[in-house]
Amino acid sequence: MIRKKRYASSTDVARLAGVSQSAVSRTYKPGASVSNETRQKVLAAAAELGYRPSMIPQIMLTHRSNLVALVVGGMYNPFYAKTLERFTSGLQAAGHQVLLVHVDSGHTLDGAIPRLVSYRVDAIVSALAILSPAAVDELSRLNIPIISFNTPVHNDWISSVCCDNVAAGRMAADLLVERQGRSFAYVRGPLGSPASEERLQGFAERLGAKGFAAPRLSQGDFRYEGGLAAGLELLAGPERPDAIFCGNDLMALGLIDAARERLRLRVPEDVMVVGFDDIPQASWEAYRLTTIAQDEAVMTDHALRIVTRAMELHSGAGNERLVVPGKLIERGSVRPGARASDAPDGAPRRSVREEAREAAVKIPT
Amino acid sequence: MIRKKRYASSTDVARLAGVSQSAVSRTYKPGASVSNETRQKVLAAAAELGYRPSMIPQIMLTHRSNLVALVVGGMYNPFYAKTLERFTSGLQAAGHQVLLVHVDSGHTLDGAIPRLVSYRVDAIVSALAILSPAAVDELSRLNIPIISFNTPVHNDWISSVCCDNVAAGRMAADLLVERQGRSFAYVRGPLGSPASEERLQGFAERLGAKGFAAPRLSQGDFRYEGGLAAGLELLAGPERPDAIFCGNDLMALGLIDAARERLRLRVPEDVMVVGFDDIPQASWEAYRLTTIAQDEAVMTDHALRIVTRAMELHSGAGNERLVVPGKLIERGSVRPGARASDAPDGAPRRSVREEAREAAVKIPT
DNA sequence: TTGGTTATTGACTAGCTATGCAACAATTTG
DNA sequence: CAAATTGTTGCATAGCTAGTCAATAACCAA
Repeated sequence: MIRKKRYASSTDVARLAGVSQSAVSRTYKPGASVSNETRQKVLAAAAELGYRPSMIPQIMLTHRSNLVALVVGGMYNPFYAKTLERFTSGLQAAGHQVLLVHVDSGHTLDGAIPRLVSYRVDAIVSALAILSPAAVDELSRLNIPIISFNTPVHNDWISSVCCDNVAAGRMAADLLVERQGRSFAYVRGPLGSPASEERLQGFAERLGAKGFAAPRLSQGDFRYEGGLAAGLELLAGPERPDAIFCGNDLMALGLIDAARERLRLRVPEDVMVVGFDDIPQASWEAYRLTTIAQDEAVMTDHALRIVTRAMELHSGAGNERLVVPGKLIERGSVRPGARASDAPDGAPRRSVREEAREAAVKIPT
Repeated sequence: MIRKKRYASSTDVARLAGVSQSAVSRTYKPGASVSNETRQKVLAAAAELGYRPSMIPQIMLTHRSNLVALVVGGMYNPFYAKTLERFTSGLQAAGHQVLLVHVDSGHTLDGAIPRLVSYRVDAIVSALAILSPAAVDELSRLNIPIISFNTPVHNDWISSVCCDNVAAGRMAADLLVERQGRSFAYVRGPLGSPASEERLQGFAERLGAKGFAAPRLSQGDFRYEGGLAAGLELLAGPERPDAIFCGNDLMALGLIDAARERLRLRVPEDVMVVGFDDIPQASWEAYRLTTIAQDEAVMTDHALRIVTRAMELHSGAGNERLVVPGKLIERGSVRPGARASDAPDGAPRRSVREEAREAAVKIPT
């Protein structure tokens, strides 16, 4: 059972330095009372043995591991890669460590829970679309603060940070209508993605309010390949839509390629396309995709603040909800409007702007 | 100092169930001797308190944390995102946990070392380009197995897994010469990237051997934007090269956009472009980039095997080195060769194939 | 009934660090 | 010079789990 040890312990250092273990511990505790002489002896011995104080016994004593679990799914989406990077940097800067948990896309994190619990993580940040009711139930009984990213779940221990998907859907509708779109379509994300359905809801709702027929729907998967397939399906027939909103950028780029490279259609002249996320590829010259950016700086910052606060309080700091508005990024995949400098028929134009100006809504319950 | 506890302990469960702590422990140890009656009492109490056994005291006893640190830099590159995902899945499947450490690109992991050590990680996998001599020195004194990904560093505790960059450079040269390239250029990665320099070395060497002038060089940064800038620099002048090898795909895609979208050049008719990595975007219809794929399945698998073995031996399992050949993926950014079915002037063609067939070289020292 | 075997259980301990406490030394103050 | 203050040090301990060991209970065969 007891293996050869790999790391030196404070006792080892103490023995070598000829001092007590307490002296070693105090050497590494800023502001503790140690004479310069002993400190030097300790540091010399520590250097020889390659000693660094261990967090492990400290975790036992303090009931704080400084470990935050980051649960991620499909990293194929550059948006998630970026978010992951931001979170990791932020958590590290705040003195936490990141325990990365990968869950195969489509699965819930149920299977990962024992792992997290056995390492006594202080908080969980989930960027996972799917959080099963069973998992929610089990997790909240553990008294661990949980931040759900882009999935609106709440209870005493779960908070969420989401982009305002419904408003974003409306923005897309307003823009496409203003730019003379006449027949509309929406490319969905994978089945059961609440984000995708919310975006559709805002989109369809606003189109209806403006007197247009419901958008044609195509099933996608949040991937490039799905967007390509959806594009071929929607655009090959005779009654092709001229304004398409895609559940995310990856699908939008696939759809643009279907239109241009496969069907020889022009974007935006023949079809206008709007995406969602504003991944780096959206601004690449070959695409110049008009899209709605999630303000992930604000979103991750706020999520970080919730984590930090929850750890300080170490009590039910949940039930907070932040909804961050998306920001329309106009590039070339939608026909340009009347010149912005002079305001000709300002009305529809202004409505798009208004949507964008909608303030962050914070609802502490 | 002693905070309110968040997680229930086995003692808590024992008290509630009216049994000893040992009984609780045994309930969770497969094959241990517990009567069904006590097991039920324990499980009931555990469910009520939300108890799961903790790894923390076990780490102290066994000197094994099952924690593997994964050190990553720029996640902007989809190749790294993919690699990260693969590693995480693999490590989880093997029963390890992943401690994610992000190091700002350009920095070494020196600053992160104390963090890793204080959590008593069992091994370190570094996907970082830069491993400073100081860091190498410090780490190897700690007796932790280290796997360096795509950076050839070795000693008793450090192993490496790399793509055969030099051979890949030669492959690119062979291909571009065979397809009638006449004036060549190479777009470098950021300063101090050994991978980029190795690729250049093979490229320039082979060009020289075939009697061509040294390739023009342009400084890039492994990013799309750098490739775009390099493209403008190389292709705007009158003496523009007609065959360009880029240090990675991201830059190659930027360069293609510079050529097509900004300078109205045709690819591959006016310029041929070869990339490196085979990221998903390389196969997107708008680009169809010819590139050299790193066999990251083989590479990550092997790295995982080193980790596993090192942990079993828990002794100096370093100094292993795997060099994996790259694989040429022909798409549309290079002029097609003579039809593959009939072999006309076989010689140069065959040389490309030979290079690709080069077997994996494994050098245990 | 008795001796022996098996199954189950609880007490105890290792493992490592931070900290309260007491002891001690050194220094300053009255 | 005595007393008080300050600075330094070591001892003992909490915190939690897996395993060792001894004790107990249950059972069977003779």
